[in-house]
Amino acid sequence: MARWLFKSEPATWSFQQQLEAGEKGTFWNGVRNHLAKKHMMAMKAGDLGFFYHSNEDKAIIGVVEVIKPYYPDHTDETGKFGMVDVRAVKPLKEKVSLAQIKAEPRLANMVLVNNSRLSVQPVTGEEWRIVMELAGEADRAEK
DNA sequence: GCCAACGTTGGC
DNA sequence: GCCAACGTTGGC
Repeated sequence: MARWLFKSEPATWSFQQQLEAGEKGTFWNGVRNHLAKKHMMAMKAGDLGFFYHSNEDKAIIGVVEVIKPYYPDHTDETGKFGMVDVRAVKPLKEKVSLAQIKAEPRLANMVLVNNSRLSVQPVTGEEWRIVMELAGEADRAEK
């Protein structure tokens, strides 16, 4: 199963709102970047992702699950981009800040560190485990 | 609020 | 098809 990271400005769409959207989840639209699109096209229902708050928080705050694979984004008038549906799984016990991630040598290769502007990013299994560890979710880290 | 990094656009 | 100019994002 693949792992991802979804990035959002909490002022636009926060994890709190994602939680309130409940089991049915919501579509993750507004992506207008081809690399991010490529990642979304690779997603499958059941894939898990981190929910990252940019700007105010600068921290990974929760876990989401992809519940519907890539389909066209009707809000994109060019017709080039699409979106996936995600639902909140749970908030992390402790959120993991960007500063923590940067301070962790084993996470030096995370896309978040190297290409922070990319809004949808792949996360390796190892990175997932380490972030879960930092979040105090070590028991959940096992695959 | 500033600025670096990156993507996109448009002139040639 | 190249590349400079411009706009946007996001960390600080």
